[in-house]
Amino acid sequence: MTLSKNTFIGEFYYSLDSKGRLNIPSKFRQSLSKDNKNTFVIARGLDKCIWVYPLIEWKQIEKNLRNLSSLSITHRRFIRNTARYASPSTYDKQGRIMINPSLIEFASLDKEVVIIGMINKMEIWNPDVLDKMEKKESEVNPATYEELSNKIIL
Amino acid sequence: MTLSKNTFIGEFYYSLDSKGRLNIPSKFRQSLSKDNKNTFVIARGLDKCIWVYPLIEWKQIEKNLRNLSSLSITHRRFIRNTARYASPSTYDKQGRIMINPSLIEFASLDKEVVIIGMINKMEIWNPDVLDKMEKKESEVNPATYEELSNKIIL
DNA sequence: TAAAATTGTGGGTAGTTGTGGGTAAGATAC
DNA sequence: GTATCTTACCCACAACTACCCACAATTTTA
Repeated sequence: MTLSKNTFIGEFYYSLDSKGRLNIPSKFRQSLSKDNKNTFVIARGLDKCIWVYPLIEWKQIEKNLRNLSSLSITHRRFIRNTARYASPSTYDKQGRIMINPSLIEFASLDKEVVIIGMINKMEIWNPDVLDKMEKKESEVNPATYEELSNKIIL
Repeated sequence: MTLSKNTFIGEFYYSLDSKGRLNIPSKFRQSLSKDNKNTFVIARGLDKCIWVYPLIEWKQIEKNLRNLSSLSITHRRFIRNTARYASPSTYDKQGRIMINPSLIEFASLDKEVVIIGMINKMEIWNPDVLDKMEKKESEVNPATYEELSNKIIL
């Protein structure tokens, strides 16, 4: 059963092969709408992981970036940091995308990899890095969750 | 896979040859719409880098410059600085453009060069200069980034 | 339970891409 | 008009990438 289009949930353990290819979970591919043309945009996450957007989700980001004027140095830097490490990737007949070496290094990816559905995108992690991250997470200030509770109903 | 027309993302390390020629990444060329006639406009960036616009993107800038009144000294200076160092360049059968010596000097370009997709244009940097620039980046006012993150959902 | 289809993973191959250098056509200066 | 410099085109080649096929493991269907 597939939920809403272009929406990802769940966790999957997959492996990165020697050519830097990574399988996208079949469930995620099935959730894609046609206008994505079997393409994702891969980018640096704000954490030590890789973000993978469906093409049309990314286009929305692009549209917003286009409206920033390059006269502002802050805007220029923001565009540069966002666009620089992003690249489109169409999955092959086997359902795999290519992860380029610079992103593999950024996320410290090894052979074993965990893919996490993040609603509008997915995240690719080295499981060890994620574990460490989660241990730190217990230190999260409860006040931040309190603040969130005003924005979202669980 | 190519994204929207005349839109550039990603980072590429290329080399400037002894004749001052520089390859434009194949992905970028494929993204160009026909009406660009294989032509870019090369100009000084606001940072220590070179900006490369697709012809039709540049025409839009020209149109905007036309609407600035020369009564204002700031406008006159801005127009002068923008137009002065700009020149068109059509890429050859191998996909390379010529970078003129004055721009090479301006951006302190050496053999190794990094090309960055900046959505509506691309930037050409000396990697060392860019690194130094990035280290200064930590000085950016975080409040401005916060403000941006409210406008753009990543 | 058995057969069929789907899914994850590995590797070979043909075409594309980045880069260097030679050469002829055109522009410029003398 | 001739000599010099510049620029665009051509060819060559190594490296890389996209596509194809193969196969084992798992899931679905009959």
